[in-house]
Amino acid sequence: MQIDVSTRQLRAFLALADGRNFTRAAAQTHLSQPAFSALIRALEEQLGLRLFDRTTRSVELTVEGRLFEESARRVLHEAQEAVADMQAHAARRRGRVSLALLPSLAAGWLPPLLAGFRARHPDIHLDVADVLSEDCVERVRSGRADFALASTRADTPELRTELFCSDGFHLVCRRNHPLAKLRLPRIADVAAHPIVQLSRESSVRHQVEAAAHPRQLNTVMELDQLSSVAGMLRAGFGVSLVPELALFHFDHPELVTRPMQGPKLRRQIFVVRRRDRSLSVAAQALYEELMAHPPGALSR
Amino acid sequence: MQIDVSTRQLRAFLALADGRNFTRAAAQTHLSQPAFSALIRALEEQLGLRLFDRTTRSVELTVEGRLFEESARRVLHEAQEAVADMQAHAARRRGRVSLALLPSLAAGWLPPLLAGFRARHPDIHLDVADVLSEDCVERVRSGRADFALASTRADTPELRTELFCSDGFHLVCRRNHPLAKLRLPRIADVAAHPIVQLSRESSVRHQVEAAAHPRQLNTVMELDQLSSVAGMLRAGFGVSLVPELALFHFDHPELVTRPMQGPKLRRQIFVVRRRDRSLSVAAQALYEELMAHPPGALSR
DNA sequence: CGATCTTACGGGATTCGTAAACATA
DNA sequence: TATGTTTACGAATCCCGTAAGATCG
Repeated sequence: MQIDVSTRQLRAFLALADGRNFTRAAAQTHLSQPAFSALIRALEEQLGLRLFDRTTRSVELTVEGRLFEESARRVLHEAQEAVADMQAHAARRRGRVSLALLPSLAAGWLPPLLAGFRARHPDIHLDVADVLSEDCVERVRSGRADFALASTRADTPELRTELFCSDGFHLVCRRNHPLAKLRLPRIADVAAHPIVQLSRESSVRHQVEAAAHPRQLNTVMELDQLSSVAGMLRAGFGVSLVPELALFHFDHPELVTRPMQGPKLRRQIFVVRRRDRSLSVAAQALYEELMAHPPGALSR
Repeated sequence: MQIDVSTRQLRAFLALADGRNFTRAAAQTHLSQPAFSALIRALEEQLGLRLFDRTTRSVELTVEGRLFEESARRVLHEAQEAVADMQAHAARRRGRVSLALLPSLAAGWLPPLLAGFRARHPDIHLDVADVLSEDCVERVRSGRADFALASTRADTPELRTELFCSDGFHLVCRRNHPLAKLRLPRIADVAAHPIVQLSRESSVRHQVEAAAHPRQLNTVMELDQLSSVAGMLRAGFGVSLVPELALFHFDHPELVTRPMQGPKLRRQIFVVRRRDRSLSVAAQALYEELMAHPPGALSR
């Protein structure tokens, strides 16, 4: 025989166990005294035994009542903890977000936004993976990330992609480089010059190669980190093509940047998330925050 | 803001979390499907967040739902344990009884009764103190015993006494003792003979002395245990006066017993229990059992 | 006799089930 | 279109509060 117990009953029981007075316990429970009495009686009937020895003058726990008191306190406490925890999640006072995004976003645009989010939600745990686009998508697919900002689409039965923003590629070179004279260089202008590139896994590399196609670029070096590329350029290793959001790596007096001409030299950044699952409250909060503040000064 | 949760809600939630299907979970919960749906919705509203991502085709726990699932299982389990434990106590399948009673009762009359009780209620823990009357009463007063069978009254604001049974004193002596010839000896007959007595703490001793008053008895030895008294009598140390319920100690071919004459030579045995507290279910069960089977062959 | 718990009872909120509407694969 | 969830609504149930009754110190 399975029996229903509610936290209200437990609270009422414990109020009476503590105060040992129906009238006061009823007031504390926001009930009329007869209603409170009925509630205790119902609980006793459910359990099949008396919890209180009562006369008009005294109310005392029975032996069994004392046993039940221990359990009741524990159960009520845990139930209230569970509810409070859920409410904390609902109020964005607790939770966890796992975000995967491109290193170029993670270094430049994200930090101030994330600082604001953290200030508003100090107890939401943040888990940021600054990895390449493929890895971003894979993390969402596997559930390790709630959503991702990546530069590759991923529309599968489980994943959903939407455009977040786009940024144009810029030429970067030393101030005294011949190409520095051009206001809006085109890919054809660049093709002949020695070029420092990112590794073949990089989506930036893919897009640069695709934009140059069928021309072959004169790649003199491949690196993994844009900050390393900047160092090479300063040392005179050639030029590079870099998306606008990553230009801060090249903010140096010896270097200049020039926006590239041509529609292919524009990178799109997507939000990738699971199609079937909703975001957690915390993830949804960050998601909305990020979507409301795309890289502002930049064109869509 | 304090929120009410019931085990019914938790059961419903877990049924849906397990089955991931409203219709089946509703049936399992003995509810119509719309009623079940409303129940889940109410729970979600109380917590302030969605617990399930649902379409008509799939029902899945949200991130928060999975968190809640853990707590819900724990809370429900503990609540059910607590209720089941109370029901077990109510059904006399669990519990504890602490009984204090005179050694003479504990050795002779009690064991078979207690064996029957134990057979019927194997999981009720029995705690028997076979101690002298004063100690019996003290144990009830202090709460170490639920009730006692003692030979002294104890009517105080906290204790209540009622008659349980009575037994007459018998003379015990060697078969060849002069007193063995009397059918119904009186205290006057005994007074002159050497007598082996129990210690001054014993209520039997008190009563014997009181019955003899103002005569002085010719006490040759004081012992604590009746079985030792029996040994002394067999060895010819004299006679003794023993309540009927303790006569089994003297069941020996060399010894004879004779019922004493006179109203003072009758011992009363009382049930002593607390006035304010009810007995636990287990104690009440034993109490009723004992009260229904007073030492049968003996007069009241 | 006064304080306190219990019983009695009418009114109101809650919750149920049936039926229809709605949504998704 | 078929399966399965939500909405709509009348009805039964449960629970509350007021008032009267009972009980103990």
